[in-house]
Amino acid sequence: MSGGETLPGAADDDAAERIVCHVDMDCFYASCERLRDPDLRGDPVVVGMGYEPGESHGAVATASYEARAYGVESAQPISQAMELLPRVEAAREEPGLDAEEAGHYRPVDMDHYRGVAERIRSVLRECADRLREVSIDEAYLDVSDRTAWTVVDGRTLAEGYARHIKTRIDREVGVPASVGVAPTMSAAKVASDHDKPDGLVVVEPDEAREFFAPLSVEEVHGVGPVTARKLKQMGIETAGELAETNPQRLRDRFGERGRTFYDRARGDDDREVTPMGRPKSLSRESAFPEATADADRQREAVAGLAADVADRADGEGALYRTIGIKVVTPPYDVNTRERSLPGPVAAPGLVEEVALDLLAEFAGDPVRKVGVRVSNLRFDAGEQAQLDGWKSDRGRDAPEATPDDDTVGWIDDEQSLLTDFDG
DNA sequence: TCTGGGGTCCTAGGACCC
DNA sequence: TCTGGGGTCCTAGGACCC
Repeated sequence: MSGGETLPGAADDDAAERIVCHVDMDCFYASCERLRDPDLRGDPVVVGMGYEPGESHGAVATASYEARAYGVESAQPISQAMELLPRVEAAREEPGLDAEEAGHYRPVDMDHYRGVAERIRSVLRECADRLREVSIDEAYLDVSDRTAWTVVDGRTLAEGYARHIKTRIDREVGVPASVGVAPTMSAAKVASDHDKPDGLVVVEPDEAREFFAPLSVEEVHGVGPVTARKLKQMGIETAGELAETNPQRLRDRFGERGRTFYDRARGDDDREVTPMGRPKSLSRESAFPEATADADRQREAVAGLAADVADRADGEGALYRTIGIKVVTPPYDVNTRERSLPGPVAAPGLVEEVALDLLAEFAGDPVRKVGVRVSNLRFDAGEQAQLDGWKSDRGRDAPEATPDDDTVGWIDDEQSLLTDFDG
C-alpha cells in the first residue's frame, strides 16, 4: 500500500475484518398475511397456530407490532390474546367493543410463508457469496467481497450495501426486514435486533465493545433466562460487565459455554458464514387440549406422530438409526426416551412400534403432550436403498451395519429386525 | 406467563473396549 | 483380587433459539 486513497469496495488493510449482515424479517408471518391482504396494513395482526377462524384455541405464532402494543405476545394462548385485543369481527357485533381497538386473527399458513421466503432467498443469494439461512425468516450473509468498511461522506460503504439489501427485499418482495451489519455473526445478530422493526444498525470493527456495553446480558446471543439469572447472582448485569469478567470465573461456573458468553459480549466470534447442513433430527409433537391418562388416546397420538415423522424422513430422503419419544407430564415435566437400532433404516412401521414400546413406560400417567423423533440421520445412498436389486443384494448384511459403514442397512422385514433387536 | 412446535448443542454417567 | 487410563457410544436431561 503506497498510502493512496482506498478505492470503494477494494480490498485493503481492513480485509481481515469481515462484513457480516444479519437479515431478520419483521413479524414475518404477519407481514406475509398483509402481503396477500393489503387491507391488514396498519392494523393489528395476530397469526395463531392451532387457531381456526371463529375459535379461540391455539397459541400466538406471530403478532404484528400494532398487536404487540396491546400486550399480545408470541406463544400466548389465543384466548388470552383475544382478551387484550378482540377480533375485528367480534368488535363489530358487540356494542361494548370499539372496532378501532380490535385485530385481525389468521391461522398459520406455512405454504404461503414458504413461498414468500423463497422469493426473499433469491434476493439474498444475489446479494452475497456466502449465505446461511437459519430459519424461514432469518439469514446471515458474508458480504466481505461485495463492499468495505471504508468510510465515505461519514458513512461506511457496508451500511450503504446493507440498505441496498433491505430496499431490494421491500421492493421486490414487499415485506419489511431489519438488518444488522458487523464484523462477526453474533454482533450482526444483536445489531439486527437492536432497532426492530425496519431497523438498520451498523457496528463497525472498533465499536463492538462500546455497542455491547450498555446491553443487558440477555441480549447476548446464547444467554437465556436461566443463564441471565445466574449471571445476575454473580453480580453481572450488563454485557459490558460480562466482557470485563475474568473468563476463568465464567468457565468455572458455566463450563465451555462460559468462555463463549465472554467472547460474544466482546463482539468476538470466529464462526464463518456457512450454509446450513442437513438436519440432525426430525420430530413432530402435539399437545392434548388437557392432560389425559387415557392410554388409547396417548397411543393413537403417538402412532399418528410416528407416521408423520416417518413420512417426512421419507420425503427428505433420510434414514434414521435412533427413534425416540417425548412425554410431557404435569406440571411440565419433560421426559425423553430413545432407542438406537443396529443400522439406519427407513421403516415407518418400526417408528410406530418402537415409539409405542417406549411410551409403555408411562402407562397410567397423565400426559399433556407427546412427541416422536428420529435422529442419527443418514442421507448418503438414501436413494440407492430404494433401488431394485440393491435391496436383495445387501439385505442380509443390514443387521451388522455400523455407523461407520459406508453402506446403508436395509431391512427386508421390519419384524425380524425388531425381534433381533429385542433378543 | 403456567407453557405451541421444531430444531441445535452441551453435559454427565454408565457400558464397553483396549 | 484389585487395578490405570483413554476412547467411544448410548441415553437422559437441560438450555437455548426461532
